[in-house]
Amino acid sequence: MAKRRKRSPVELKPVEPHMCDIPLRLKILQRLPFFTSLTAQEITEINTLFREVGFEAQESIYHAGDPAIRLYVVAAGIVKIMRHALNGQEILLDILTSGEFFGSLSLTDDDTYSDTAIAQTAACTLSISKSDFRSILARYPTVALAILDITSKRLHEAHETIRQISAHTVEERTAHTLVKLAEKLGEPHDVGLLIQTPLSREDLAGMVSSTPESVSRIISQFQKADLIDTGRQWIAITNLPRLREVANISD
Amino acid sequence: MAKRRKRSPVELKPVEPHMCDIPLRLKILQRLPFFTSLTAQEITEINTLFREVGFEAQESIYHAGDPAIRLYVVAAGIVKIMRHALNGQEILLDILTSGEFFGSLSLTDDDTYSDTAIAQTAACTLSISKSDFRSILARYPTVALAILDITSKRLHEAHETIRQISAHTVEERTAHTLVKLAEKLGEPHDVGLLIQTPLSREDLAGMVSSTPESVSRIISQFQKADLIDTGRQWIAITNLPRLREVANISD
DNA sequence: CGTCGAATTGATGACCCTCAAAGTTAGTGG
DNA sequence: CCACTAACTTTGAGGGTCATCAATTCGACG
Repeated sequence: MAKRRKRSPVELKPVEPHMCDIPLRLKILQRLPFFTSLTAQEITEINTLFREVGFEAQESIYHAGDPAIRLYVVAAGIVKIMRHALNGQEILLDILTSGEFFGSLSLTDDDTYSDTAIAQTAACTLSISKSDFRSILARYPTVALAILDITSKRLHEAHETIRQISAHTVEERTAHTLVKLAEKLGEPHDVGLLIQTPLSREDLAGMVSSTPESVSRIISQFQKADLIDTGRQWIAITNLPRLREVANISD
Repeated sequence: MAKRRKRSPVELKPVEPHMCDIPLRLKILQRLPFFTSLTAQEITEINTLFREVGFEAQESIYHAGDPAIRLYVVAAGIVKIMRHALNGQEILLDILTSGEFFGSLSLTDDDTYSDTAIAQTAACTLSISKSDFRSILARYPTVALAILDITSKRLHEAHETIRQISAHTVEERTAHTLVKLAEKLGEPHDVGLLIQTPLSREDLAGMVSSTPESVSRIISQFQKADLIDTGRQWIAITNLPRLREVANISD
């Protein structure tokens, strides 16, 4: 079997600052799952409370331990949420795309972030101060309910992750993670369902709570079984149904 | 070393139905962390929406897969929240005491419970229908904010658990779990800081994502090191500071 | 006192982490 | 356009932790 050299099929769209001009900001805010109930008038008003910041790929948005004062929304690009262990190991808790929020939600939380947010790709974020956001929640109960829904859904997912780590092998967890990523970020491509973000073995290891080496072995195995196609920093799924079987997905 | 026979120092207070009479119900509701902002008048009104149900020890309150229609509050006793894996392994996600809530929060959630709630001791619960609770949230924004705070705090804890499982050994996790339990349920006692709930090795195994056998070995080891005192279905901590060291607790 | 479930303890092996070295790929500058 | 470097990835060997299975002991309760 001749080995062909592979180039990454991932296309990185540069996120320019001007991407977040006023009309686009309004459009993004309007589309947020928790602002859908608001009128255009109200959105315009709320828009003035948001500050816009762009980040380059791999740039950190905030670090664990920083004073937690802002709530962020991903306008464009992809952001990863991490948590460090004392032994240096890094856990990747979540990968967020346009329209998802992160950062400081709770007033009673410790006043420092407990995790770290890093721009996985070049990204544009909108952020609002904790207190401004609180007053929005107090003013518009439907928004608060929507945020509550999303948060409790994330809690369910976290619980599901706990179950995953406890009860499944690295192989199963890796398959499961790939399926989830494909559902969230997958784009049809001639190499298969391509996960549209640069994704290293180390990132994957952080998601399945393992090591880059172990993930690499599993990935190679998947590739030999023709479940996926992969290269440096990219993965495409060529046989989603069978990958699901390996993942033994129940939910 | 002469082995003395040990009797369990855990005292189980029977929870009788009449414990939850009207005045007590009001008192419990008033004390709920998310209802503190309401007036006595409002509490009395809300009280009528709650239904009271008692459970015997080990009785199940609801099962994963049941239609998710109610939100529960622990009035008295202790409730454990579990999640089953397909391979039969059971994860213990949380242990709840008086004043904590569980069950169905989110309207957009799947319409079935994703976990199982079991009365660890005899317990008395107050429950309210999902829609009634929603209307309370919509009417009293401060309540919604309080619920959001609690939920996002639980999300943080779940993330912390994920980090724990990934980065620490069973020994460290066990120590950590014991410290947390002692903080939450510990009562001073002549045998040490007693964890006031019948707690089997299997329960502990479910909390640290391990097996009863492994937990038993660790527990024996702790006992030899004079960190704890233990017997069938009970554990008391005799040296909390050193147990903390073993847990390597950072938060 | 006898019974049953819980807890302990031991032996074995699977899984996967660690350490180490070699192979690949992307990006850089001549 | 090509060489070169640095980072990512792969692959191998070895060992440690922990799950599994099994047998015994212990404790609670009738």
